[in-house]
Amino acid sequence: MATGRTHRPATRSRGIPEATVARLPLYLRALTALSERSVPTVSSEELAAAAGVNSAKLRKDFSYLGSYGTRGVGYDVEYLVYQISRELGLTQDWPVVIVGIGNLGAALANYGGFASRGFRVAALIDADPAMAGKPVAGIPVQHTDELEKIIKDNGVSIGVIATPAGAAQPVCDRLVAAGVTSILNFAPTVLSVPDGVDVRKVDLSIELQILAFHEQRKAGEEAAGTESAAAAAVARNDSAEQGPDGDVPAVMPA
Amino acid sequence: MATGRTHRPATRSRGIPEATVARLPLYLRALTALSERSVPTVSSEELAAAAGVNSAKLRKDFSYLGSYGTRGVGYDVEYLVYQISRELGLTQDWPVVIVGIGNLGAALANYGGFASRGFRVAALIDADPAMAGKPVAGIPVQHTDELEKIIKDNGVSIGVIATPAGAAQPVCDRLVAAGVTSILNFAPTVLSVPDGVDVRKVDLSIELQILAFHEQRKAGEEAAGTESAAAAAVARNDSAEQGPDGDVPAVMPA
DNA sequence: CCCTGTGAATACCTTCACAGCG
DNA sequence: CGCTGTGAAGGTATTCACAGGG
Repeated sequence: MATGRTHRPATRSRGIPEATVARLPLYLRALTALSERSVPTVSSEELAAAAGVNSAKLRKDFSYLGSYGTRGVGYDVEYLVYQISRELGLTQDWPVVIVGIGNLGAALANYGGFASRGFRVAALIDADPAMAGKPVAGIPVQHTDELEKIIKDNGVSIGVIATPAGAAQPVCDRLVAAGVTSILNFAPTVLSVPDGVDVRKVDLSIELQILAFHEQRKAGEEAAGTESAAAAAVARNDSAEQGPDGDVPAVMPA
Repeated sequence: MATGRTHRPATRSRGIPEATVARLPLYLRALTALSERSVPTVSSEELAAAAGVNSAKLRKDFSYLGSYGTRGVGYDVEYLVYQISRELGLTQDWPVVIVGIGNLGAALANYGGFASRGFRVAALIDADPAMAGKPVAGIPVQHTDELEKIIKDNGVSIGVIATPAGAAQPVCDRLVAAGVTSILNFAPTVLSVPDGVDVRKVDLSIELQILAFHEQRKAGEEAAGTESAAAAAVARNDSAEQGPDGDVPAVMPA
């Protein structure tokens, strides 16, 4: 995915490729697991296996951050955790609001991975007055009327939209007007936002459709008898590359 | 996202680029909306805007499917809906099982986008005996013990994992052993699977972390005063490219 | 004359392979 | 001697720009 800052005119050396940024969270998760097991150092080979990528890619990714490894040894786990966290901006606290507290919104509110990594659910917002005051994941749901006030009072810059498709754009507009500049959209719609606002999209049915495409292809191959090369290809497979999101939802500058 | 069939040695002409495949569902959604409004034809420019991509990309994507447009006019909406559906394998019925019926699993079960596009929730499975028999989205939850039987009886080839991280790999192994060859994984873990099995991954916290990265960068730019070029870049932005998932979770052959 | 389809140019990502540090 | 860091090579994806059909 091209994505993001395509339009940026040769910014300073600080330019970390988007594809690399998308993998940093994966590395971070693997490193955190190692850290919890008190593993002091790790080689690119080992860490790559844990993260589901190949080691050359991992080393190149890290090379954009700086030279944090030791030749002949590997990487210091704790140090790398810190460096990646800092690069991702996780050493600071990001208040987040979730709009739309249905099953999905509730799942997000309960999701532990949030709090553990710099994110704090500042508020839950829903349009249904019957929800108001009800606690979800220990946080009382507030009515949409309060949206602007909540954003401003908490200095929220990241919003999560988990509403039905129809409500997404209006909610998005209000979030942006109130000062939100990054949006994670779970509603199956294309949002339009002004320049300077990032949107990332997570779409369940799209993922399934992509799987169906590959599934269909597999079936076709079988039927087509032994198309020699194809069959062999499926058999031989070395580095079990687990696409994290290599091409996951793209960020878009505007 | 590299992804998928990287290892495949020059398969037949049928090779549609992975990035294109990832966008087909987007086009399909936009087209379906047009179809519901009884719009008969659409130009690449209009459709591209609706899908949040640029028109050159869209035309190139369609060119891999064949020549379905009419010069000087555009594309026939109904015809294109059919062609894309067929290409994605959505003209057939895909039974799907969802394992792990917490908030997220319930959200998935209730998600309308499933049924509407060739997918049928064949069963909901959870390890909690207390859940057994309870209907979610009108479908009774079954216990994990039944997993193998369910897969086989229903000819399921696509499984969705919405369990906690710890349970994901064992569940995955059982799904695969029972015959599932495509997995959509919502648990924050790297799954290992044998060759020939595709895994796609959706990870909420990763998306948020990527947003945080860009958010941090924005803040930094402001602080750095007017770094001329950067500021200008944010201002000038033409085609509001909404990355669908250009690089969304990558498929991995195994 | 408008809009598709596509070669050619460009940008981006991944992988290879190895120099060189610890 | 092992493992990082990185030039260079190879692939893939995006964008440009225009030929040519309806």
